[in-house]
Amino acid sequence: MISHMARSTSRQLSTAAERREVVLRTAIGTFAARGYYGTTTAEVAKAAGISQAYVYRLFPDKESLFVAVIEYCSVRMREAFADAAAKATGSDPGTVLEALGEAYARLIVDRDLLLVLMQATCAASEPAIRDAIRASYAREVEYVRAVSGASDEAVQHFVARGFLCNTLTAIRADEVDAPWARILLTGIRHY
Amino acid sequence: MISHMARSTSRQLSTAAERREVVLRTAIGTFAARGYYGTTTAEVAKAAGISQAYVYRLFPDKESLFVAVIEYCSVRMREAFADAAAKATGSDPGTVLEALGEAYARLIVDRDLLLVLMQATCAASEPAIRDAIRASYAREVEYVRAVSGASDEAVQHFVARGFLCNTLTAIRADEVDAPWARILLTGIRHY
DNA sequence: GATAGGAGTAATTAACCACTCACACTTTGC
DNA sequence: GCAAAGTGTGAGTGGTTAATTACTCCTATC
Repeated sequence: MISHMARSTSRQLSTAAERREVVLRTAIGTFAARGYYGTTTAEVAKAAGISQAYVYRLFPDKESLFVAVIEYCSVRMREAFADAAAKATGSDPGTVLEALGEAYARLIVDRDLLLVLMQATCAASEPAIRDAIRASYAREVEYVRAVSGASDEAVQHFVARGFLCNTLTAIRADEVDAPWARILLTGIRHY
Repeated sequence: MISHMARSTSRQLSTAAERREVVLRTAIGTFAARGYYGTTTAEVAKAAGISQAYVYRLFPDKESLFVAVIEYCSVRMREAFADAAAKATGSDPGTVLEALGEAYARLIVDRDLLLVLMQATCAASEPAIRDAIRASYAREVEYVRAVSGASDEAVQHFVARGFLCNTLTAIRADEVDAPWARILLTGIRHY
């Protein structure tokens, strides 16, 4: 069993688990731009550096792949929140929420991670995707509430602000030089 | 020239302008569910009660059609805001914003109108669509700011809350019986 | 009442896409 | 060193889709 754990550098082929991880990581970029319906499995395969046929060895179908990408993004987002909460300078709700907001702003650098979750929201007419994105929001809201101890109203406001960030990221509002864009971007850190 | 204005009831065929209007109105429902990439021109045609080929007589291509739908939704939203502002009981920023929020909540009954604008945001990687949705947000923000006279911060907060509503509508959060859903739905009227 | 132009469609096309299959190569266990 | 299991692909397949074409029918005008 120990020999099973051989590092990939000692092998010429990757293990399926490693490949799955690569596919999930690289598929974020392809799904972020054109969403579930607009992204082809060939694009996903190319981004991961494998054949399109092998995508179907790693995931049963496109929908399962997309759901796995949603969960991957959801986990990474909560990791970022956990890091931020651990490093927060105080433990009162305001300070913790501030730290989480900072972490969210840093996630925007990626762009793609947040956009995938927004794309998942837009593809929620598919039951399996709706379940996955609901579960993602459920964990996120519950985590923010528990770690910050903030009021329901403050948590709601935090989430709403996050959705505003997502939208501004999707339309690249930071490239627009106009009053409306400045109003919406006010106080939103973007590195 | 006057005879050109013959009412449609006196004709067996519609004028192209009337058909275009019908297509835009009914296409909202189809684009709302699965977005730009996930909706076929055949579905749009069926919803409008015309052949798929005729969609291409009325609009040069699918992208132009979707852009026209975005603009149609954008106009209808601003009409709803204008109605609400005219009926507001007071003229101070808080009262007007309250009235606009009420109008937005009533738009959610439609569901589809708001969802189309969210779908457009998600399809913003297409330059023409990005331009259209940016223009829509520009007009909306400018209108809300001008009619309410509210501060930049209040306008931003109003828009963020709108995006929260859109997301909750997309995932049908009102059908979820869980704490996280109640937190996000608190204070959000849905008729 | 003929005719020009607009309304409308059935049928088709070329490209594309999700998904499959037969097959080849690599690694592991014994 | 060999068989079983695992990694990986080229070459499809059947169905779908955006866009076109060639055509019919309707309506206004003179």
